[in-house]
Amino acid sequence: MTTDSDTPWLTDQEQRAWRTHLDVSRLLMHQLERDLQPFGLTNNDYEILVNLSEAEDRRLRMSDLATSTLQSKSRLSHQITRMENAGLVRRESCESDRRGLYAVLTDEGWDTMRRVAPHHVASVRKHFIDLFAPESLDALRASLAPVAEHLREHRGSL
Amino acid sequence: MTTDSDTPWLTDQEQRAWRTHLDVSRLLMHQLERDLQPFGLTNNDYEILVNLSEAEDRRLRMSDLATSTLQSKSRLSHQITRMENAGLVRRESCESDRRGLYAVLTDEGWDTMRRVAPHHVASVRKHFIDLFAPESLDALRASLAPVAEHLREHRGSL
DNA sequence: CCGTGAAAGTTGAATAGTGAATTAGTCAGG
DNA sequence: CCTGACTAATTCACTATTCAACTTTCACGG
Repeated sequence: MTTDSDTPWLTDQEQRAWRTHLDVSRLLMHQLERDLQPFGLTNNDYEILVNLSEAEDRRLRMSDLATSTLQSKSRLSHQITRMENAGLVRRESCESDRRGLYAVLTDEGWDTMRRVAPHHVASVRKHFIDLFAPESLDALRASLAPVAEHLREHRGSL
Repeated sequence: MTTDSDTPWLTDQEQRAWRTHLDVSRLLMHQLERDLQPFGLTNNDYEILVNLSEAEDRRLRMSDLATSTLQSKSRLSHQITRMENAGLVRRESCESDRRGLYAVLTDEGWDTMRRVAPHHVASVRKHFIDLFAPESLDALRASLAPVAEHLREHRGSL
């Protein structure tokens, strides 16, 4: 960061909170990935499917999809190519702006989504949601939301 | 998961908590990575350095390092090779078990660690720790700890 | 001792992710 | 219209990660 040496080290309490957050996010991603594997999807695949299936007309501009999934344009482009080869999405050109492209959910993509979603939800419940008391879940969201906000403002290129 | 269709969908409250957690972990990793870039280190590099510098004799067995950094053996092996080429660590063979290897922090690795750590801590503070009220940080740890525990038990190969 | 199974670690090929450069299209000002 | 700055998206060259196959060593039951 900009300041050099006058930053206080993390207290024990802070250390532990930080390590715990770190461990949870990594282990959780791994676990979700594993639970998705039997369906031939990765976490990233799944997130694209969610975003598209919730979108108007099951389609989104590449840029918007990149923004909402927090990926670089380049990465998304590769990702969509893979999913296109797998038959889950297709690219469609955009009338109003000829530079633009839509990523569109195919019927197969939609079916896959409907088939897999319940299992994924179960997985999220089992390994995350259901491990909290209801109030503590809300406290979690409340304390994390400003962090997300801060990071979104701060974020540069991706 | 094993059960099929009797899993309740996520409530709105749950959805939001889940998305927020997801966003924070991704944005945060990106941000930390960016803050580390000027020093020529990645997040993974840094974590290896932390683990080794805290260890007895600044050395750890490959397996132990893999476990404590939650990586696969293969990935760690590649990672250490890169860091070895960068002069940050070296491999040393193990007397007591000739299959085994130690990853050892070099002097350069140690210096790098001492130089970079304050900046990294500042970064963690700025983008995470300091955004919580002290009690809410502790609440966070408390509610996340069982999740980490659960995931650690559940985890298979990696 | 010997053999068999498991553990420590590495390797290599295939897949995924990154960042800079590139292509193509838009749009405002003159 | 035309030019220069900007945006959408892809491509290229490189680095990182995964997964399975492999080597070496250990441990232990017969």
